[in-house]
Amino acid sequence: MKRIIPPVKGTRDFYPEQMALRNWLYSTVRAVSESFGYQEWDAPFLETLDLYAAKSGEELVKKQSYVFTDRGGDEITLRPELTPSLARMIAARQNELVFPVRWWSFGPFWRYERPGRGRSREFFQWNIDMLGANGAEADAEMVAIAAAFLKAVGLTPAQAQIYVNNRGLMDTEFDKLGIKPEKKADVSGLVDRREKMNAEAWETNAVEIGLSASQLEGLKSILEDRERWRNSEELTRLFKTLETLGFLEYVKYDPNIMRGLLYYTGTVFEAFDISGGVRRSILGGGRYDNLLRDVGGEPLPAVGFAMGDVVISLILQELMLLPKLPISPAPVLVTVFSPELLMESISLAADMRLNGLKVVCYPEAAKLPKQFKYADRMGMRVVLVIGPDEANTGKVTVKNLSNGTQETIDRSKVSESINKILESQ
RNA sequence: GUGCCUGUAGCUCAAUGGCAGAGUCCCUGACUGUGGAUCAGGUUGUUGUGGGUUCGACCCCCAUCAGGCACCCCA
Repeated sequence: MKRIIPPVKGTRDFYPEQMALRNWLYSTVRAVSESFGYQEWDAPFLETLDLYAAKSGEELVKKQSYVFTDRGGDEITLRPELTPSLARMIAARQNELVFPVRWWSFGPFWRYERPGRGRSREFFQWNIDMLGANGAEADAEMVAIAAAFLKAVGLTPAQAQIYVNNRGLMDTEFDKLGIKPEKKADVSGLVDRREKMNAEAWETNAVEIGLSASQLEGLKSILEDRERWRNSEELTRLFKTLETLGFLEYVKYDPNIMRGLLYYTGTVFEAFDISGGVRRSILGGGRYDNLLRDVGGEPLPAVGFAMGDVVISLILQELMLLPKLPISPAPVLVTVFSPELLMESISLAADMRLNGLKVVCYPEAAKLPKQFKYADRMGMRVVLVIGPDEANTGKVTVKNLSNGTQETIDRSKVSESINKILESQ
């Protein structure tokens, strides 16, 4: 084999089969987003480094971003996330937009990470946000959208769950334990790591951070108490709204969910695949009421979440929930019997297209078995044949590939016959 | 970034220092106007790459690249 230049590490090639899946995911995301009245939008794929330096974590900017200097000497970044672009664009038109703004987006992002199972350097991400609405009911809508998506792709509550927590509640609980404000970030990080470490190492870590024995015991009892959400008015309203929306079975309170440290201020949530032994994160988000103010806009409450395409595709594939998508967009093949009849076939195909059918015409006269085999492998459902007999009598043979039956009929009745076959499914 | 495992035909994999193979796919024919099934025949390789050891390397050693798994990090 000749040497083929390899693709860039961490990128994926989208052959038609994978492209069909990507588009299917996109269309599902679109359907769910639009059912809640969200508008599609997008930002540039290239942004200045400054945009992320302002508010994203150092890790994301310094180690995980693709940064290059363009010919004009500016530092440019391939966008690693969408929220800073959202904040920038909202802030620029803060006085003319109609609030609350409900926007969604599906596009490519880049992060220079170590590629592995469920992780690539170039990926697609669904982002959906509501800005200008405060309150637990808005948070509930966002969680409901996530649940509606899980349901739309066929994941049951037994396979996927959305775990919800509230930063405000945790803050109050930390206060009760006497954890000082300057320690809260460390403790949040500790909570975030709990699921990933063994119990012993986690407790050692807690002591290193400076928790006393009684604080550690208090923290553990908070993290094991699944009813403490009742102490939070916001969470109480959120769960009530989710019940009314009909998605409560997908949602649970989980005090272990903290979600990094950056811009989240209230409700935080994360959806996991729980069908296997390992909890895999499908999507995550929460309320970030300070971001607009932090990037120089007027204060504006906001809530949203993001979902990468890689993990969800992997999960759906493992659970065999991916739909069988047609290989060829055209279900009809017109065969070419002989060189003399080539124009006859091309003309028939053109006719069928005028009737609104998606049609492929074989490009040359080849042996019929070969052409039928092509139709079969391309997943086509109807094959048309014009041989000398049909050409002389103005007829066409229509074969239904799913059951092997065929009939020879007047050319004028062909499209009707095809439609009947395609409808029969 | 760290450790372990893997890399052989388009694909899935054999070959334990001695002639590189099988299944599948593909092509041809059985079937000169009909796909899937069956049967027969045929093509397919710088064994990831570069060095080294050896009379001789897919096999052993070193390096490198790529992929997988577990950490680390992150969401």
